[in-house]
Amino acid sequence: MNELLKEAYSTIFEPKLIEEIESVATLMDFNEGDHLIEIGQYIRQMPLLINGVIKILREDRTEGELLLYFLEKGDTCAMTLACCLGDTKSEIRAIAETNGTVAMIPITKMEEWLGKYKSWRNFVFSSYNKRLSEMLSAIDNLAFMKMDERLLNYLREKAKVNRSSVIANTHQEIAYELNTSRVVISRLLKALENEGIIKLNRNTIELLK
Amino acid sequence: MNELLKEAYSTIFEPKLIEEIESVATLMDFNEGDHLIEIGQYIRQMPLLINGVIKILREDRTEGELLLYFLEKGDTCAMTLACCLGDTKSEIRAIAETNGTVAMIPITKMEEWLGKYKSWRNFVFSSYNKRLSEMLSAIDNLAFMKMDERLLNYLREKAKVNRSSVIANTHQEIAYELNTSRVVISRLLKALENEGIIKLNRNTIELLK
DNA sequence: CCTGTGCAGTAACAAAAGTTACATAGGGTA
DNA sequence: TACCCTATGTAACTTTTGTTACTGCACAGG
Repeated sequence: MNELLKEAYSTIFEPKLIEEIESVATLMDFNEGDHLIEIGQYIRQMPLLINGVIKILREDRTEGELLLYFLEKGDTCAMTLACCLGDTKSEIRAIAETNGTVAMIPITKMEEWLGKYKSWRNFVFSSYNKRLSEMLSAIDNLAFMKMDERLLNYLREKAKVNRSSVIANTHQEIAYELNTSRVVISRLLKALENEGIIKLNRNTIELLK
Repeated sequence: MNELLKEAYSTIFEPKLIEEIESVATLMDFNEGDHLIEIGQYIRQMPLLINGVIKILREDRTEGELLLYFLEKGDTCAMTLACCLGDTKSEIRAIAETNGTVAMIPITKMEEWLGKYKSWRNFVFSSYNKRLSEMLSAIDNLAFMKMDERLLNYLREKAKVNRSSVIANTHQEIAYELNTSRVVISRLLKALENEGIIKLNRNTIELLK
């Protein structure tokens, strides 16, 4: 675990903090598709993402769903921080986009470190800031863009986190994450294909530019 | 200033911290309609709202605008915190909804206090959490609700922060804050009036239930 | 009292998104 | 090969939202 943790966090934390993390953290592997956090769940540990990608979703009362953002190596979920520190239920759902590993830190430790390590404070604040700014871009997408533009942003984001220009999702899955219907997605994808921006295949979409 | 500050913050900060705040903060009055923060502006001081209401808006590249949330007594703007700590430009605009007063704290102090006072840390984190959860409800509104429901939520929120069931806004102003057009708002307001939920007058809207 | 200006009401139409229904195609399996 | 299941394509229609254009009304200032 030493090496993984160091690789992901040694540039931001001082050695003493890394040592402390090592001594209290428990590693947890996860697989693509795992539901890591459900809405309404209490969070008792703070997760540090060591590798892999996690997607964060918001859910409606009825059954709509919306992708908020992705977490990558070196990230932590500010929503989870919020839950830990505020001792409230999770407002979001977290699902593994790929296989990966997290280190779980007990809440008491993470509070202790806030007073003790400046690098930890900086890390926690920059996580919050990153999340706020991702929420803002989610809001921009929803408030100011039409579905075709949102879809294209989605495809690009997806390609980026998976480091591949081929997106392995069905139209139905995309529709869920953008909170719309399959027919709408098929329609808009076809239009994007006609514009030469993507290439459609069964179960996959290739981003051409 | 002593009394105002104490009234707003004495329940959450210890006396020593209040003293420190008093010694370094500069008070600033503002009037309804004042543009307190513009997008792209750097923030060098952290504002603590002592009384009054401030509205926080997000703006589009082109010229669309969207109300994100209101700040009230005892609040601070986490977006501003983000700017201070991250030393980045403001991503939002802040406009005074009513007259009021803020205490401005130099950034160096607020960082110092993070290590020194637990109550300050708690305050800062709970501000972040509050903001994240307001952003989430903004997202819920945009993603899962139709315009009529968003409008009603808007009216209720507005009535709440102004402590009055009479909302003094033109249809045009409401349209700006919901990022839609005046005609759409007029149409939906009329529908709400027909349902007996509101009463329309020139320049004001009365919320009946 | 007249008039200009800004606000609100409304019709008519356009565009975007959502819905229903059905056709077809790919790929695995009996 | 025949069959089935799932994914995708598409037409036809509805609802919601956005746009343009015009009307009438209230109020302030001359």
